[in-house]
Amino acid sequence: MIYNLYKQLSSTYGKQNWWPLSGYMEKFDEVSIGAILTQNTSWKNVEKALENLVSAKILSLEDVLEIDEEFFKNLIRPAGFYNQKAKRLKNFAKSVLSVKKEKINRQFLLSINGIGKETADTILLYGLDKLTFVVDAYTKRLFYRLGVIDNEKIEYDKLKSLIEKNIPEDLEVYKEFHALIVEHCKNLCRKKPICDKCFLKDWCYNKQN
DNA sequence: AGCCAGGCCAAGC
DNA sequence: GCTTGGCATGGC
Repeated sequence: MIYNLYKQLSSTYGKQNWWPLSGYMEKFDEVSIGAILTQNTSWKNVEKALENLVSAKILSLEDVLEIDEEFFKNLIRPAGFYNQKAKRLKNFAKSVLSVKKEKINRQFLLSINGIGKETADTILLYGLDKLTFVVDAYTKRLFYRLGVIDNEKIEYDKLKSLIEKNIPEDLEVYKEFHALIVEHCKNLCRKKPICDKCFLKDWCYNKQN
């Protein structure tokens, strides 16, 4: 059922290709910075911040560590929560650059202030090609409305392992499925859903129908 | 012109 | 343990 959902989303929306982006930065650095900047923030705003960083030649976590904090805040301002995010990014850069790359696992990332489960999994999956599924608010909402789960506030790791159990161990599937869920929820399964245009409405339990 | 975005943390019950 | 408030800009 869950894998079938992936296939339907995939054939409807096509390939998403989230990361890497245009390649100004190394993948790990680019994903980490993007993942932190997009916390509770639309990707459109993150893009503006990323453009500012590229223009200012901030192209790596090393650069993030070096740059003057006030100047940095100004560059990432469009992404919102810029005071907090500037601190988180600098602290993240410091933590990551102080250890060997092999030490960067989920537990390590979660120990860094400002890195929660979704951000950690995003960095692992898209930045390090680790087979770990990314759950977000959209995933919970969609799966709840579809009737796959009976509680929208399901614990992060429970939904994560439920999905992982039901899809093939394939990096591309992991990467695309999460991106497709986001795409679908931005288009149709919004807070106020547009059910009449949705190709899933026949088997969706959404109470709002 | 509100409402909302690809969360997370600290503080308060 | 679970809830709540704070963080901030820009698009629709």
